[in-house]
Amino acid sequence: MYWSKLFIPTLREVPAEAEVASHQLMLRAGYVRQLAAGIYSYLFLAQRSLMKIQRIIREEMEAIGAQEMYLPALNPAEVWQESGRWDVMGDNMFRLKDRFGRDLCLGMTHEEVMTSVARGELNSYRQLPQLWYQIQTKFRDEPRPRSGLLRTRQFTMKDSYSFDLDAAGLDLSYEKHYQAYNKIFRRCGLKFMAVEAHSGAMGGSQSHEFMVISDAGEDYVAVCEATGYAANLEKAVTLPVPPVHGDPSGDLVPEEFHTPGRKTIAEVADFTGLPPTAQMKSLILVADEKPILVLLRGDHTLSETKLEGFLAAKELRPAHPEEMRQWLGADAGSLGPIGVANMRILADNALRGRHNMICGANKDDYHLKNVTIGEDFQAEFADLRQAVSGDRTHDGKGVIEVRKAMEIGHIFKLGYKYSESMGLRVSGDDGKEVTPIMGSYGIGVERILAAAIETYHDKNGIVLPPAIAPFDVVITPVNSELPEQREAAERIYRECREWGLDALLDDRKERAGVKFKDADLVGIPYRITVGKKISDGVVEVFDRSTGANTDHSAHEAFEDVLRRVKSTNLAAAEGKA
RNA sequence: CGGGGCGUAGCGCAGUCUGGUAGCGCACCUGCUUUGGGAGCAGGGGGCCGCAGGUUCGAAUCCUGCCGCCCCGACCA
Repeated sequence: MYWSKLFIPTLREVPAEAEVASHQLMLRAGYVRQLAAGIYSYLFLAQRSLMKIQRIIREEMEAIGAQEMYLPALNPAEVWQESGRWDVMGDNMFRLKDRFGRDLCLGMTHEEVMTSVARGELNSYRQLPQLWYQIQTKFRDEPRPRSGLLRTRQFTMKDSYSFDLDAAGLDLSYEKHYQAYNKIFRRCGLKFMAVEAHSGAMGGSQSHEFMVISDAGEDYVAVCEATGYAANLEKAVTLPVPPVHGDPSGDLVPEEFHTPGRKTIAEVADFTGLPPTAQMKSLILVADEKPILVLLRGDHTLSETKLEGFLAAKELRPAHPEEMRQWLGADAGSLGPIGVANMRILADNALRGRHNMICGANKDDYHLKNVTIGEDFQAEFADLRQAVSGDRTHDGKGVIEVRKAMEIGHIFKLGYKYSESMGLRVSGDDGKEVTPIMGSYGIGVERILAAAIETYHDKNGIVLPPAIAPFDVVITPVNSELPEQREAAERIYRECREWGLDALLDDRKERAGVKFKDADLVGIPYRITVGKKISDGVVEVFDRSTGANTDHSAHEAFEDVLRRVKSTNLAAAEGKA
């Protein structure tokens, strides 16, 4: 294609609305324009890149035997009411009415619609397993869209669904997706990791998220390079750093002391001169309308996900100040477990074996010392705290680091939630009805592009891997006015095209600097520069990622680029990128 | 939804405090010169100053209400 005829509106300055690198660069490079909060138009270059990403996804989905479909984005309320999610989704769902007043919504995900297709047509165990997928627009009324394409209200998702006869079948479908996702993200050139995740309200037994480490991300992962451990922070199980200060020894009796105005862990630590690790932090929560007292080491934070999981609670919230006073007789800041009989008491595993600690006295402005779990009161132990950097892995062999990350894919074993609630059943080999077991697997298509740009950019702009760059190569005559350069560039351009390279000819009547800057900004991996040396039949091949220039004879330049594109793509696919 | 910031040309901004004919840089158009990393000179076009109401002889500027966008938090299959 000829740059002079394309719409690539590059900007010299960064629009004020953009904060993260991928957002700034996609605006500057003319990839996207914003229509409203969390709603973007993908212009020519972005669309071209997204199409390449989708092609990779399709190839890998097909490789595991998944069949592509295309379901409606406009959904009747009924299917969502059947699964119960019409209510669960709340304000996150875009809802509308048709002219007869019937309720409709815009699809946020497609378990319901896929299941409704399946229940009408799948009749026999002989038809299983089935792997169905689509690449389609999703709508979610996010409370706060942010960071450009990282969290939007309308986005493209590859979502697939598996239907299997039994759990062993689901394991296989899940494993196929796990492998396919690894291939997809590798081919896209991303540095990513699969982490254990919690399945949340999707239900189900197992779940992995595919994460790209990036400060622009909204998720946290606990990783250990030495052992290869990786988990979502909400779910990470680690060993705490032991307290530096040993506990007071002996079989001591709890003793009240006055702590006027000292409410926080830090204030009490300061007051007593003992580190936060010497304290037990008391939190009051309400799980499904029942009060719970949770104890953590002073320096630790509760993982609500773990608590919710441990209690199998549907709803969890912090207690209101009035409730704390009513149940324990004191305000937050002076609460503790001793003498508490009207609620369940849970203690985090990090408190196991500790003794003579400090906690609230359930009396305003008083704390207790010499408190020991098991002696002075009883509690159930569980893993309830959030991991922190510096913890050791659960096998004790490595050190955990907590990093920010962005989620680009998520796979779930759904179980029977949708097949059961929506009445999907097939005949088994014994003639009896069987409910198929399902899995659900998503990839955020735009997030792949955003993650790649977050990972690969420099001060000059975007540096995309060739597999997902809008073009493989740009041919740039330094001075388009000179027939010798113009004609040579044209010739090289045609050769590139003939050999299957996705080539762009920068035939604009601009100075060389402008063309170089633009090519760098939009992230084309290779540039063939046709300049003065063309009179000796020599051109240069510029590698965007290394900045290196190499001379080649004009008729061999395309071969060099072709070789580089192929080897880079191959290395990425093999995970050697 | 709570806290903060911002809305003036396509982009970046000044002007608002102290009311008096709307400016600068980049981009865009024309011409000449220039041509290996965002050229120079000359000329030119482009604005419901977010919207509505109010105060005033007069409002980008003061007052009231609303809308939009961004950031932090809450929230997030």
